[in-house]
Amino acid sequence: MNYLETLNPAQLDAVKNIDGPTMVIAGAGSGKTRVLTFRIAYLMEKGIDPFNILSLTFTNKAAKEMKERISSIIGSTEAKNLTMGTFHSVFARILRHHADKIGYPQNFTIYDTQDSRSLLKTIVKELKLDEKVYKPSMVQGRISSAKNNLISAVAYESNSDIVNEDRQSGRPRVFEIYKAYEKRCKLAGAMDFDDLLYKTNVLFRDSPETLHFYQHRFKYVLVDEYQDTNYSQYLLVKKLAAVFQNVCVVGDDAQSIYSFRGANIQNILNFKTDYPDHNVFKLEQNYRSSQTIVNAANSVIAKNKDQIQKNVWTSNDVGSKIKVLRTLTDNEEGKLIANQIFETKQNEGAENSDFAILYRTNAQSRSFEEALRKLNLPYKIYGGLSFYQRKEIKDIIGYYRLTANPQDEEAFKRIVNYPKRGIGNSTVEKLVVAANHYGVSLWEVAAEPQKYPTELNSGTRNKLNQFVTQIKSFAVDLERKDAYTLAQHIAVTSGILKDHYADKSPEGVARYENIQALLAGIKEFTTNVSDGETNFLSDFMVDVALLTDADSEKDEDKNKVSLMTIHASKGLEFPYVFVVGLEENLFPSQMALNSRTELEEERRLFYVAITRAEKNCTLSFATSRYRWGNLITSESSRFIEEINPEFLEVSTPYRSGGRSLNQTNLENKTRTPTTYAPNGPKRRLTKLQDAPKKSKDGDTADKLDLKVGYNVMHERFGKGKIVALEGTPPSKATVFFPKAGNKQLLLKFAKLEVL
DNA sequence: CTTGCAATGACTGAT
DNA sequence: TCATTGCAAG
Repeated sequence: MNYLETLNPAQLDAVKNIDGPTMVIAGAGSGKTRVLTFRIAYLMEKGIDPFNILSLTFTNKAAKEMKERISSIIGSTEAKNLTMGTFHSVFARILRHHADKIGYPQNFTIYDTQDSRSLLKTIVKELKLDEKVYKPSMVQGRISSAKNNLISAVAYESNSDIVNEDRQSGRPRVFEIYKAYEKRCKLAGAMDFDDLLYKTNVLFRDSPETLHFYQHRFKYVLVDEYQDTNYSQYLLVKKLAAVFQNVCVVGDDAQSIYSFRGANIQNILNFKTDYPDHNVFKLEQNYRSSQTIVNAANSVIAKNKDQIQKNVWTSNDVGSKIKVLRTLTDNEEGKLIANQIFETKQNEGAENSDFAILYRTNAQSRSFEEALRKLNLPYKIYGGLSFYQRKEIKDIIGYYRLTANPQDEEAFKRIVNYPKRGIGNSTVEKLVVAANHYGVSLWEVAAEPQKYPTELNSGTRNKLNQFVTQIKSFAVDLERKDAYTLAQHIAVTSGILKDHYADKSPEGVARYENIQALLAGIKEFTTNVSDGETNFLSDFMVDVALLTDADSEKDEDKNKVSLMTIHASKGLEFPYVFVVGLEENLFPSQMALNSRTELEEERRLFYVAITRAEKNCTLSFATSRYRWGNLITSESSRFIEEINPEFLEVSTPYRSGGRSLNQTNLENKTRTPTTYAPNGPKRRLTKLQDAPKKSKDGDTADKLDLKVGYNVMHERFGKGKIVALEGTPPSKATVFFPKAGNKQLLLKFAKLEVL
């Protein structure tokens, strides 16, 4: 029982009230994962069979870590029987067991985003629609959100609201694409990510006995990150918990950042009406961050209208202020932050793994990679293009997929002419025409020429037959040889390995090594399979589409600087955090400026970013950056202004070009950022730090004598009138803009001109 | 059918 | 900037 002693009263309540519907509202850093872990351990200690517990997490990595922690408390033999994983992986497994009940093969393929996009592209072409109008990404988005709201293609077509929406946006035929897409996926024995949830709902609807089975199996259901569940997921949880009502959801509305994936913040609010007889526990004490960080984050999130009231606090030290760094370019931003990491490591004895650089978009990683590389600082990029999405890996997995499920259209198209065997585009076109004509898959047309005649000349026909024979020969071994033996055999026989071995360019060598790494992974899978399970290649393929890099973190990646998007950083924490690229149109994203709700989501994202930090948080922005190869100027993010300035420390380090070398060195060594305190000592930062430069900088404010009532001009908001000033000298102003309403501006950043 | 070059559009976010 | 696509020539 000693593990319980480490909990505070609120946490203990949340752990020990195991029966009935429970909602835990957990502020950032409040020990949410611990509560969830201990609650499961506690359940097991109370005699609940782990077989009866279902725990849904946001990432497989989180599931794995939780399982390990529970193992260390309760013991691994018991913990093994827990069902724990992401919605997608758990329900994918359930679907495999019952695929026949919804007309799918047990070996169904999981289409990843690329696969489904490529299929949508071909459909748009086949329907002779304009690819500019029906952009695959757009259509994909429409279909995805339909599925997440459990709207089938037929329902989509007959839903007048949706159809009208499409019509008004000039895309009246989306429903046709959806219909064709649904049909083709079915024909290919394939499900996309959204299908894994959607089809499970279908399964539970159409097979009451299956639902009944799982309702009674999962007597206790726990859901992490509940604020990021969509309707489809919400309904699955509701159905599963309908009998015993032992459902525990954990979340924080302030950290809801996945509405683009259909996540519905309302799910948290619905909980109270769905389960009138529920308990709510609020975890408000933050154990992660310094007071400064907690308070700064609170001051930001307070600007949001939609939120559940809570008071996140901490008894940790006050800590240092949040640094704000302005740089000239994105490259300089990279250099400066790499330098800071280098210095902090020396001065404070920090490890590489203590640092994280968080950005809004994946494309921003480059400047940091370069700078870190120059200083020999090892780093690891999370997310972005994952291992399994690399071309060479997708190619070889294409063979495995087609071997396991020959109907898989996307795999077929990917490998039918790779390595080159003289089956080009026009051949595939002919096959597609025939397949559509007969209503069968590409494979069937290719494999049964007598049954489905095509206009292929005998030469091509021969090549195609060879290909078919080869895949068939692989399929024979599917349940006779273990995964590794077959995988290796395919890699060699298909000629893929040879193809890459021949390429001696650095990239070619890397690709070859990646394939070897994949094979090594399959070997490990083959030998590590637990008892009662088989180790065939099809077993390995089960959820390979769902794996991400985070799932396969290697030991050598342990002590590295972390680079990732803020989305990917959810649930993580680091002593030193750099939130970079804080510029208007980048963060907040340009796409989010249209509505309040979207802007509020960006703000929650910013909140998540700040609250990852334990000791130290630095915000940075560049006044110009490269985008699509050309330099664009940018303005600091409104989010910086939204932090209560008493928590900020603004420093403008040396920038190349404006000074003599002497000053450079001096400045670099003794870069002492001046504290920015509205009421504090009247130290002027601008003159110290900003060498006179060509452009009028943010130092305008200090030269100006601002008074309430003055008419001023702002770059973004246009003309306005000062309503109020704070601090001596004034540091913050409330200005009324006819175009934008009242705005609170940090004079350090707002470029105000007196009119 | 393949190759090579020019043109083009993509940068929110991720299971 | 980078990857994908379209087109002409071999």
